[in-house]
Amino acid sequence: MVIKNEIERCDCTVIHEEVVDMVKQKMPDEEKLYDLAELFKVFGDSTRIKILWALSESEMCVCDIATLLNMTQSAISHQLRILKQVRLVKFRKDGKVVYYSLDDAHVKQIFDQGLVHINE
Amino acid sequence: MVIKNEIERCDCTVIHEEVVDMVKQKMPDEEKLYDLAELFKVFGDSTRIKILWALSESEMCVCDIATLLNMTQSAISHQLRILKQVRLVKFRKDGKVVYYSLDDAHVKQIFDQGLVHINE
DNA sequence: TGAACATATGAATATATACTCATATATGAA
DNA sequence: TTCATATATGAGTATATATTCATATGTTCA
Repeated sequence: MVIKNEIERCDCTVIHEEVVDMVKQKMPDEEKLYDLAELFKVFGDSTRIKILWALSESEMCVCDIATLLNMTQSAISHQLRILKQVRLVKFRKDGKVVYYSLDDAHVKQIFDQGLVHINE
Repeated sequence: MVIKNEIERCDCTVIHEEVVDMVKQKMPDEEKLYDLAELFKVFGDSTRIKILWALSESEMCVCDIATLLNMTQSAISHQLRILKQVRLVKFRKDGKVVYYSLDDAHVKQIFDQGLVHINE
């Protein structure tokens, strides 16, 4: 006794089972897609975008960035922590001062791809 | 009477005024950076990443996507609305069924740039 | 017309997160 | 050691948003 081609799942009827099966096989690992989303989430905040863009121009200390963006030192420091965690920025210490810089040569390329979409 | 090179702004002392001024001049418009962040924010959710990836393989209807991702039709529909708004997906209607597909050839390139970072 | 189905959407809820505020840590100078 | 400064960070708050639930809209078919 064969079940009909239309199977109940979720709250709707599958209409194109072949397509669903084909795409399911080609989809990357759940974890990979999650990591990808997490990375883009970091780019999805204008403060962090500004920090990354600034650092693509020059190495800067926390105070410099806060001044540039007219934000508090604390707010910038919190965001830098996030950027460090995903290894988009690195830092070096010189006395009291901590200098941040980009840790990924591809940041600009990610920006560029985004701009291509925006400017179309 | 000349003010010292160190000027109080925000809650900290400017340490490298030349750098700040230089970077300030080179920064894109506030609005451009905001739009860029808004675009990446759309990529910053694993459900939407999965939808985009799926659509990069094949045109699919809402029900197909819901089945593929094991989520409700409503949740998918809400996310498709967001993807439509930023013109990452387009749709065509055929009777009751609405078929979605990618509306930007660069989606895959944006993915690829993100993966380059993750896989390093 | 009415029933069935595919999709869309408004409201509510639960969760994530950006910033503030207060304070801790670390370094250099007096 | 004591003070000043640069940065980091924990807690709290306000806001954004992903999903659910109920329901509306629109289309096909009997």
